[in-house]
Amino acid sequence: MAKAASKVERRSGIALWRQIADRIRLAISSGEFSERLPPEMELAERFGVNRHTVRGAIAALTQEGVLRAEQGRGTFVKRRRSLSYPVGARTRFSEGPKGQARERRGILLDHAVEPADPRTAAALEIEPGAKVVRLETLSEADGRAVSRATSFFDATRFASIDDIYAESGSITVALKSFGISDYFRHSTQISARHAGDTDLADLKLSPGAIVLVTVYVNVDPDGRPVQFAETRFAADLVELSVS
Amino acid sequence: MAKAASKVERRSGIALWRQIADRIRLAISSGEFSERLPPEMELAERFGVNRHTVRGAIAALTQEGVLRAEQGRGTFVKRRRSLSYPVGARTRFSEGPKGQARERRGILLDHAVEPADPRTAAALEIEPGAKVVRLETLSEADGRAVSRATSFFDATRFASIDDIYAESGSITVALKSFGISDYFRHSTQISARHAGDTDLADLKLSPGAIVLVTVYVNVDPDGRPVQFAETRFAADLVELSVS
DNA sequence: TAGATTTGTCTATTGATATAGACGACTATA
DNA sequence: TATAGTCGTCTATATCAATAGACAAATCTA
Repeated sequence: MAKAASKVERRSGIALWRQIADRIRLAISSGEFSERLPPEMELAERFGVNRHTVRGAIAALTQEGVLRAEQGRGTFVKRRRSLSYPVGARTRFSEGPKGQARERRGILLDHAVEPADPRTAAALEIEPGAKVVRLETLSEADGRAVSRATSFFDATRFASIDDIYAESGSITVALKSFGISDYFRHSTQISARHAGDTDLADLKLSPGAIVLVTVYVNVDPDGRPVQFAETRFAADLVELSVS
Repeated sequence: MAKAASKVERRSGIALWRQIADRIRLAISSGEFSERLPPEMELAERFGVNRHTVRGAIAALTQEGVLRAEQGRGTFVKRRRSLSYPVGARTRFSEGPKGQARERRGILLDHAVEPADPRTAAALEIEPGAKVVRLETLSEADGRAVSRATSFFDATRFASIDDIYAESGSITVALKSFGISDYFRHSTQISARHAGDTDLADLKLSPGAIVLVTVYVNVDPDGRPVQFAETRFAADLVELSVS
């Protein structure tokens, strides 16, 4: 396969150190750099830049927790793995990555009752302007923030769902307390973009990081929409799996 | 929803003009800017930067063919679209975006017969090292490159699939000529990352651009794997839809 | 231990980014 | 045909990004 080398693009609006940081991150996840990175001088030659520029990239990745540099010894890879989340009719993101038996936690960051905008109303099949409950939630796996979600529920059906979520940290449990013993993923839209301000902060990402965005509707067994939501995953930690 | 505003990230390694260009592109495809952009001064205020910085972003998007500025009148949206590709059991990326009735073309960039690496062998259920045909393909919709794929086929079953693909520009047609009249998407892995060198060039993206990556296996009606592939979509043009 | 290798820090210089203000050119409209 | 609104261009300045070279500090190995 193509080595993580060749040239970097100059005056493209993306600083060279950032381009190189991205390449190194990619090379790590593709297994090209497994344990130890090549010396700074060698990387500088490979990318065709000054050693100090490479150092900038390494500093960023160190800050990010991907690398650890040791004077006199070298620069080492600190962590590498990615979580796989299933997407399908039976999907519950709240149940966490499949089979990977990790500790997961759902945290309620914020909640509000507000009028539904047209898009939300259409998704939930209610009147535009009707009251909805909005939940802003964060999911952690093994203490690492992996996803950030914004969910909407019909306020007349799910009045105090915020309280129950705050307690249980689970949408599945919260819905159950409203008599929804089972539900299905109706549709999922997947896209990707650079993380915004709040996601950057909440997911503890570095500027320029990517989020995988899923927009979806969950329906009860009668086909009635119960939840309309957008979940943003840190793309360097997570992949989605459709089966 | 959140307006395409708030603040931009300073000294993040991504130039402000590029961040703003990305935001404007996104705002266009989400329909926030439909026909005409707000005046440069207003955008500058919204993003909290100087007017000249906004002009840099507009210049880049003009170069890209997204905007057209007219002195004295304003700045206008030239093209607006986000293609939606379905992902599911009946998915054929080669058939292009759903219902959007566009002209699409599949182009064979490269092909080779080579021994299967362990991952490919496992996916196709053949012996590691057995010969596979690798196709490097590019898909265009309305003359715009939207995706770049690397596919593997068992070389003993699909000997000269490259020729047929080169002619037809369609995997579906190519498989049909080998007696595979129907096939199904067995599994799809979805992730996102910054585009690599070759994708950057093939998809005509600017450095730092994001690709949506799908890794999948297609099986024939008997459940035998026929194709193992990775398709990279330009994330600023495409979203995936699971239903 | 001596020498080689590798990361850490410093200074200096150049080019790209971003800000600031001013004014010209073109368009629409009152 | 004024006038307001908007894009185009110019000059000047400050800050960030990248290059260049030198040497210190820590580590490994012969």
